[in-house]
Amino acid sequence: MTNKVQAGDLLRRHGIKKTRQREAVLRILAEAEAPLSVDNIHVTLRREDNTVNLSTIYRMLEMLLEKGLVEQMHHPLGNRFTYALSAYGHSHHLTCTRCGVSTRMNGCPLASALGLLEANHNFRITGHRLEVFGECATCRVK
Amino acid sequence: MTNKVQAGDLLRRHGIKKTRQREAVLRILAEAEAPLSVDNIHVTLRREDNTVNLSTIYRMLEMLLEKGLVEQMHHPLGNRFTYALSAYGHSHHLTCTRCGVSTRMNGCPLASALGLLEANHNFRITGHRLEVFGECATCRVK
DNA sequence: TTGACTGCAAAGTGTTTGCAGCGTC
DNA sequence: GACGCTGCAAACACTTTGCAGTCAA
Repeated sequence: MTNKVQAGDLLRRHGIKKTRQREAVLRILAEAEAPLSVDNIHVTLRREDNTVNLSTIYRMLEMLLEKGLVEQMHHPLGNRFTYALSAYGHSHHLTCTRCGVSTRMNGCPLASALGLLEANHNFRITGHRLEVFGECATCRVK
Repeated sequence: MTNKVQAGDLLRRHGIKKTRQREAVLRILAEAEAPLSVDNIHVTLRREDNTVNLSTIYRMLEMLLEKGLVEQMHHPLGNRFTYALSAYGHSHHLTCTRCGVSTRMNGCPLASALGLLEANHNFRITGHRLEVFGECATCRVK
């Protein structure tokens, strides 16, 4: 997987001022396998002695959201939002209700259904959130 | 639509003690067209001089959730949960990002895709949440 | 140099919890 | 009469906001 997103590039391309904090947060998001909460990002950064204030992370994610660079979802366990770079395209996750781990699903199972939905309900769809939960293979073995 | 859910019946059938508060909350849920937040329920009841404490509503919804009598979703606007009776079966909603109104969609667009998802990811799916948003017909005209 | 960004602290919002009293069965 | 339910108030967790100092361009 060519998981290398150049934080600097991304910022420049979207006319966003480059700062240490922004590069750091973007890097963490780019390296993540699963969506991260604000706290996840904060803790991860702290672990590398690269602190960024919580408010700064919140403000940054809001901006990235507006620019469409990030997707926001709501973690089914633990009432909080999580975020993932949308650079790799729209995606959804399967979350295990036992261990809490999320894994990305291949493609969007709704892609084909959206057109029909729009027509049936006379509604212009601009986005959707899907969260699927259950038991992952590892937890099921136990 | 046979929208008449007998609150008393539902409670008795599931071995839940009957109280004024529980009947009231169930009735409000049964009458609702769209999912309601805890605050929605609280305000609606207050309007009819039938106050029920917020904590009571929270506790009750948690219990109904465990018994599978209610579905919980997360409103895409305004960070909060909403609830709907699942007596009519599993359902999803289209939420207008302009006026905030939710309308129920016919059927579940994922029903057919879930089996494939389970197989592809070696994951036992026990539930999912889907929220679709965009612009409703009314707002689009304006 | 200037406007945008950051950190800090405080406030806001939705939700949960402990406890004493009340009501249902 | 016993146990579970309710209301109240306080605590909690996540998120947002105001403001003054700092930094990238």
